[in-house]
Amino acid sequence: MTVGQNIHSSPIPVLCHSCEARHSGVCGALDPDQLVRFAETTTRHKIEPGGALIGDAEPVYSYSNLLSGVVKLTKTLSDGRQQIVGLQFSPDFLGRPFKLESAINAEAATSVTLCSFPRAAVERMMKESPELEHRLFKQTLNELDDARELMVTLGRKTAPEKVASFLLMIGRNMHSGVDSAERPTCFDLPLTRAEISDFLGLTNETVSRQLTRLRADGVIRIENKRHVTVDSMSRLEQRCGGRVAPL
Amino acid sequence: MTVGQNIHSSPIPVLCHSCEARHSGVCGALDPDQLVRFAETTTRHKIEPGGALIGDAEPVYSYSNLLSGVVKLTKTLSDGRQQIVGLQFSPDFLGRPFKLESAINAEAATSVTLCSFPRAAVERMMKESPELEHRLFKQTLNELDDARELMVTLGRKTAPEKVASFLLMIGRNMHSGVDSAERPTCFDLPLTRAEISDFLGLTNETVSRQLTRLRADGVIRIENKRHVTVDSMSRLEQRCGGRVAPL
DNA sequence: GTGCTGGCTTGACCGAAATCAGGGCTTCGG
DNA sequence: CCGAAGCCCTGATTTCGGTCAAGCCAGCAC
Repeated sequence: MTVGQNIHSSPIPVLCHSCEARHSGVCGALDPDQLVRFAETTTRHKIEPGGALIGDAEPVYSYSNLLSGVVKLTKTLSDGRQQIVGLQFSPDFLGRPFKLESAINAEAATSVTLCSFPRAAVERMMKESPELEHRLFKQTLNELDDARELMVTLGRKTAPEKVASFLLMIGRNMHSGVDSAERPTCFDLPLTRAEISDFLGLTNETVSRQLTRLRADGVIRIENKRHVTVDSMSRLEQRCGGRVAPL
Repeated sequence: MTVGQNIHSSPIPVLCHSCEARHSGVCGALDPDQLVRFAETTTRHKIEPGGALIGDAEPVYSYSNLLSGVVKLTKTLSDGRQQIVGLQFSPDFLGRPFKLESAINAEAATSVTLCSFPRAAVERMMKESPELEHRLFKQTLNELDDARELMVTLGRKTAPEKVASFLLMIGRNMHSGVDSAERPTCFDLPLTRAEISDFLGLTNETVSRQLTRLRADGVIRIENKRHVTVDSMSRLEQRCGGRVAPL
C-alpha cells in the first residue's frame, strides 16, 4: 500500500498528499494519473472571515474544495433581508455545477482555506470520470437533505427550538471526536449572533435571549461569546422540537 | 428521424412512445436498447389525492417518474407540525437515490400518475449509463436551488409576501403556455389552504386572509376556491419581496 | 489615556400572525 | 330530505418574536 511506487502512473502530487479532500472529499474519485493532471490547475487560497467567495449573479470561473473553516451560503432580498441557506464544512465541494451564474453568495464565516480549480478543469474531469460526478451527486443529495431539514426549522419551529436545533447541528459538525449523548461536547460557534439569526430566520436579539435562557437553564455554558460547552446533548435535543430525523 | 427502423436495436416500447419522461425527463438518457430492458420492469399507477407514495422512515423499494399531477414532499414533527419541503411536477423523478430509507414523506396532492421501477433496476441502469446519473444529478441540483429559494421565503418574508411568492411559483409551474408579464395567467391551485400554509410556514387562516386581500386589491381572481386568474403577473411579483433571483 | 466601533446583552413596548371561535358552503351518505 | 364532515372565510383576542433603545465590553486607532 505504499504510494508512488508504480513507475508508469505518476506519484500523487505533494500538495494532495495529506489533503483531506483526497480521502473523504471529491478528489478521492480520481486515480493518481488524473490527480496529477488535475493538481496542475489548482491553487490554494486563504480567506479571512467576511471574504467573498462567490457573488450573487456573478459568473463563476472556478470551483473549490473547502479544506478548513466554515463557509456560509446566503441569499439577500433587495431591501437587505438576508437568509443563510447553507453552511459548508471541509471537505465540501464549493460551487454550482452546470450553471454559469450562481444564484447565491458564498462567504467565509471563519478563516477558510480553499483548493481552487478552473471551471473548465472540473468539467473536463467530470466527463472523464463518472466517479467524480458520482461523488458530487452524492454531496448534492446530502445538501438537499440538509436544506429540507432546515426548512422544517424555518417554517415550523419556535425561536427556542430553532436555537437549540442550530447548536445541535453545529455541535455535530464541529466536534471531532466521540459523540456521546451524555458527555460534555464543546466547540466554537463559527457564526456571530447576527449570522445565526440570518440562519434561523430570527433577529440577533432573539438569538441572544434564547442563548442566555439555555445558559440560565444549565443546558449550555458559553465562554468568550463563542466557545460553547454542551453538558448534555440529550437535554439539548429535547429542546429541538419533536424529532424529525427518525433513527 | 423515424423510430424503430434499426433492425438490430429494438424499437421504442409502446408505453414510452409518447411519454413525457422520454423527452424532458430522465428516460431520455437511455438508448432504445436500454429503454426496452428498462421498460420491462416498469409499472404504471394512478393515485388519488392524499395517497401516500413514500413513507417517512420506510424502506424504499421503488422509484418513479411523475407523469402527471403534483406530489408534495413533507416532513412532520412528532407533535404534528408539518412542513412541505418541496413540490414535484411532471416529469420529475421521485425518490432519493443511494439511501434505503427516505427521510421525508411523499404524498399525492392532486390526482397523480406514476411510472414506477424497482429500486434495483434504476441502480443497475445508473451504473450502466452515466448519462442517466447525469440527468438525475441535474434534477437534484434544481431541487436544491428551489429548496434554497423556499428557505428565503420561509425565513425572511412576511405573510403577504409568502402567499404572493407561492402563487407566482405555482403560476410558473402549472401554466403551460406563453408567459407574459402582462397577459392574464390562470391555473388551478394544486393544494388546499391548509397545505399552502404547511408550505409557507403559516396557518390556514392567514393564508385565507392574504388571498382575500390579494383578491380585494384586484391582483388575482378566484373561482371555485381553486381556480386562480392572475391579471398582472408583474403586480404579483411586486408583492413577493425584493427579487432574489437576479435576471 | 480618550474616543470609536462592532458585537453582545437586556429591557420596554409593539405589532404581525397565531389562536380561538363561529358561520357558510359543498359533498357526501343515510 | 337531513345531518355530518371537510374546506373555507372572517372576526376577536392573545402571544411570540420583532423593534426600539440603552448600556456593556473588548479591540483598536490616535
